[in-house]
Amino acid sequence: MPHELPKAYDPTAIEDHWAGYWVSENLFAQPIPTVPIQDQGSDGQSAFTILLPPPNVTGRLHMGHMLNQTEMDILTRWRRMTGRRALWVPGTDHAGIATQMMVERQLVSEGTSREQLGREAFVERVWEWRRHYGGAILDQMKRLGASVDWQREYFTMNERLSVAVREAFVRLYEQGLIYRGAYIVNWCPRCQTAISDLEVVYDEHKGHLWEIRYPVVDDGGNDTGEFLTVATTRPETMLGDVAVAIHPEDERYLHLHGKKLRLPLVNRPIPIILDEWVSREFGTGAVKVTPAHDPNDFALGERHHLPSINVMDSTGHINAEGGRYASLDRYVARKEIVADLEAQGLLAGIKDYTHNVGHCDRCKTVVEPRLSTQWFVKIQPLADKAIAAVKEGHVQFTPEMYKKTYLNWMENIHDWCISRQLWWGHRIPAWHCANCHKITVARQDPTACVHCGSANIEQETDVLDTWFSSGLLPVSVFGWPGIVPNTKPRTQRTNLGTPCLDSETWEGTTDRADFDAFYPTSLLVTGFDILFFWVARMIMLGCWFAADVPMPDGSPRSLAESVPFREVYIHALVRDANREKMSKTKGNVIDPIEIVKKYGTDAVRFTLASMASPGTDIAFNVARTEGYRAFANKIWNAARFIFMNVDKAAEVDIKVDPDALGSMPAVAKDAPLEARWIVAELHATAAKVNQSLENYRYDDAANAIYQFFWGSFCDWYIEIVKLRLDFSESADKAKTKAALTTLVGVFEAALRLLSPFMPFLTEELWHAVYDGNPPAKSIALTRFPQGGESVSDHDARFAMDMLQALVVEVRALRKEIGVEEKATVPIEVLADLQLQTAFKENHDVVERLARVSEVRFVPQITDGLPKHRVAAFDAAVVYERTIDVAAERERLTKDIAKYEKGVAAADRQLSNESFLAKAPSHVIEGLKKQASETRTLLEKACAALASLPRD
RNA sequence: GGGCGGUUAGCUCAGUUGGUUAGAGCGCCUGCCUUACAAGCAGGAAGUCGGGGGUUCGAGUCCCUCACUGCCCA
Repeated sequence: MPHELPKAYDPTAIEDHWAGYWVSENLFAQPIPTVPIQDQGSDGQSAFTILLPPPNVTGRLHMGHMLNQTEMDILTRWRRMTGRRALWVPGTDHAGIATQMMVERQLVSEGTSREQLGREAFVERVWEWRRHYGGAILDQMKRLGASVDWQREYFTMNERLSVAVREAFVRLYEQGLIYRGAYIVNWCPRCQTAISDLEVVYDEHKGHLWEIRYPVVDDGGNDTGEFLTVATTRPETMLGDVAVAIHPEDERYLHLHGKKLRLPLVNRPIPIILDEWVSREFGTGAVKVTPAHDPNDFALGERHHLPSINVMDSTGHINAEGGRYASLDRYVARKEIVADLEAQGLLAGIKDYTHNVGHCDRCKTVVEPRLSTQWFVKIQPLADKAIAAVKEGHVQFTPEMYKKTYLNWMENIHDWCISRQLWWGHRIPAWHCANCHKITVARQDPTACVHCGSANIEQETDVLDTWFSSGLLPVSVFGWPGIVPNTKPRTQRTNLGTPCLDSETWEGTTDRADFDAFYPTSLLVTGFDILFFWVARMIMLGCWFAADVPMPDGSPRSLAESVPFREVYIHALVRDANREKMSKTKGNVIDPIEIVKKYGTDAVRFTLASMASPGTDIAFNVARTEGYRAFANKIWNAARFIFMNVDKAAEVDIKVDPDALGSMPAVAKDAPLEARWIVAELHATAAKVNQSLENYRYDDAANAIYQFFWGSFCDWYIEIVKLRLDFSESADKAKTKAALTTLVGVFEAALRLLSPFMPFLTEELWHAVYDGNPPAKSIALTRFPQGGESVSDHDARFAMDMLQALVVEVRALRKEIGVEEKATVPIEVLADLQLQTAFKENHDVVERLARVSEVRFVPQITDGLPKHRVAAFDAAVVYERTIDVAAERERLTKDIAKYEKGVAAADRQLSNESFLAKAPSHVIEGLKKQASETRTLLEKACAALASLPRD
């Protein structure tokens, strides 16, 4: 028997197999197009391109990744199945700081260090680390079945992408948009490098506000006996003070204008300067100015032409400028300075003060604002384009709210510090000349200074910020900058099936078919925490560099065609079941791989999808995952039922024509009600799913499928179709075959509908449906069901509604009066002729589903029989057991109250003339209909109450 | 300090441009091993939509205000 399935669904038994199959068969590879995209004509052939926001190469998959990837995979699989040329490009970035840290830690454990190894050997060592461990997170992705093109896997340090980084740097430099200068940057004393504003995380910290008295001195430099008191959270920086600033209109200090102070401990004379930036309310209204150690002070220093005195070295220790405090750690120095000030009577007070302290995102060390020479991108021209791109609607945000956040950030952007004092990364292509001290920036390594011709040049030791290279990915993965017209033979991809993890050989140029077909990409899916990293930087760099790539027809590229992606979908945070943020310290981190092992990938995916409503955080509750594993099991068992019947049918030579599968099932007009109904439901569900996915409503889409599969297909359709699957000698074989065909056809289509959400389960069952002869290599390569409604569907759905209502009422009645589960009973039905016909035609359905022995249509329900009334009909169970009069009275009384309220509310509205005048007619008609139905129910309930025996 | 969200059933969340008597999953209660499925089947209970005010024929939905709560930026 080909169709034997285990009784219970076991995801572990099938998932590894399919995950491996999808990779080894290269199912989702998208070769370089051989025909220019615009020549492919049909709308359905346009590309759907999506780039994986690169996880850190050092990373392990967490719940946020899984949500992110589930969403991307659902959309990609869905778009692929609707006929789009779908391409999802995976990869990792080289994560400069994180990776270097990882390897340095290794070296420390081996008793050596980066410095001992030397730069070249160290970098080789990092590559080695990456070869061993760098693929972990992508391997996890493979296990989860992400439908990416593994042949296009990128790594930001690979040769081809490195060329792009170099080109981008050189171009910006040539355009005057990269400069080198001494500015305050965020310095991590542990990582020994500058980090960008975005890599600093602020934590609330209980500290102190020290108030220090600076002696006022006269022109001769002698103390006048007066003091100006300043307040600071970082007293150790006073060693580098060059002034004290006050507000020019601060009446307390008017008499000090033009005076000088003696800097305590250092005894340097410093001026009192006037600046409106000073807040009179904060502290004492006098602020010490340390340009080399505070960004605000730096700006102040520039305005007032003050010198900058750097008092700390790169490790956070006081340097020679600090006099007797030299070589002390910054916090040790702080203690000693405070103690010395106190000893000299210059400490005016210490106040508790809670403030935000910046920490290095990577290592959590307190960041030291520090003056140092760095490379910067003059960002405004790039930001202007990035702002225009969004304002003009070329990039759309979902949820729309993030557009505001984006613009707000972009409009207040600071120049971007792109240099990092690391060894692992793209070394800046600039050479310093020992002769003329000028800088040579070049695409090819130079042998001499371009300014003076000296050969005595040395390459800059700094590397570029990782985001500089990952921000370029949308253009660089599709061949920029080496794009040439389609004249020479197309480069062939070799090594099919083997991801090029290591150094990928780049031939220098690529044809432009890739760029033309896939740029701009369609969508970026990412978390809100990456908005400024990814979204902002890619838009800036994409708009800037793509603009220079002409359109396929040679015309200039507009801003609309320069953007790196047309849409951005921002998802929320995955929290734990109690809505708490997951964190290692709290110990509430859920490892997706663990959960997947326990419940199956499909169930976890479905959990995430069913909760992924735009803008809402996901409280991940395994109870829910358990529920969706049950859903998977439900489908599994539905399949078992179907296959069992297919096999039974085969024995009497009834076979489903394979041509009937693979599209939307059709039914004859005279087909049984349940067949017409389930096909109509399938159409409606397909329409709903397509529309929901169009709007990123994963939750609506998932819920619609769940409801269809379980609530309609399993609960009703399968139960009814059991009546039609008659394989006996006397059966009408044509009817049985038609029923079987609809059953299998609807199931097969529903599998396709579910496939983007539960790729593993559906792949397994879909192959089983075709019993070893599938029409494609994978369900993922079939067509997605498209829905629609017709008028006849409406009739079937109405009749089925009524039939279901009758069954439900009878079941409820039976419970109320305590009919044993197994007993069958006759029922009486009072209904109009139309309904009678529908019920008569389907009496077997009522009999089976409600355990009814006979349906009697009566002009009046026999007195004394327990009955239920709905607006359209009355139904009674012919049964002797007496009813619980008290309970019945309570129920009816409650109902009557509800109906009376409803009728009263409706009457009030319907007698309101302005309502009748202003409300749209369908609302009025609807209300009238509803009012009359409620009135009927009210009358019926009152009559029933009156007819109850008195006790 | 500035800005942006959230508050709907015991829990987690939907509720499209205002329109008929507010929904789902899980949980809960009751009864069933009815041969696809006990990871199941059937029936049931449960919400003055955070408080107050306003606009409107009509407000969970729009406006104001208060309370609580979360996030981002400085």
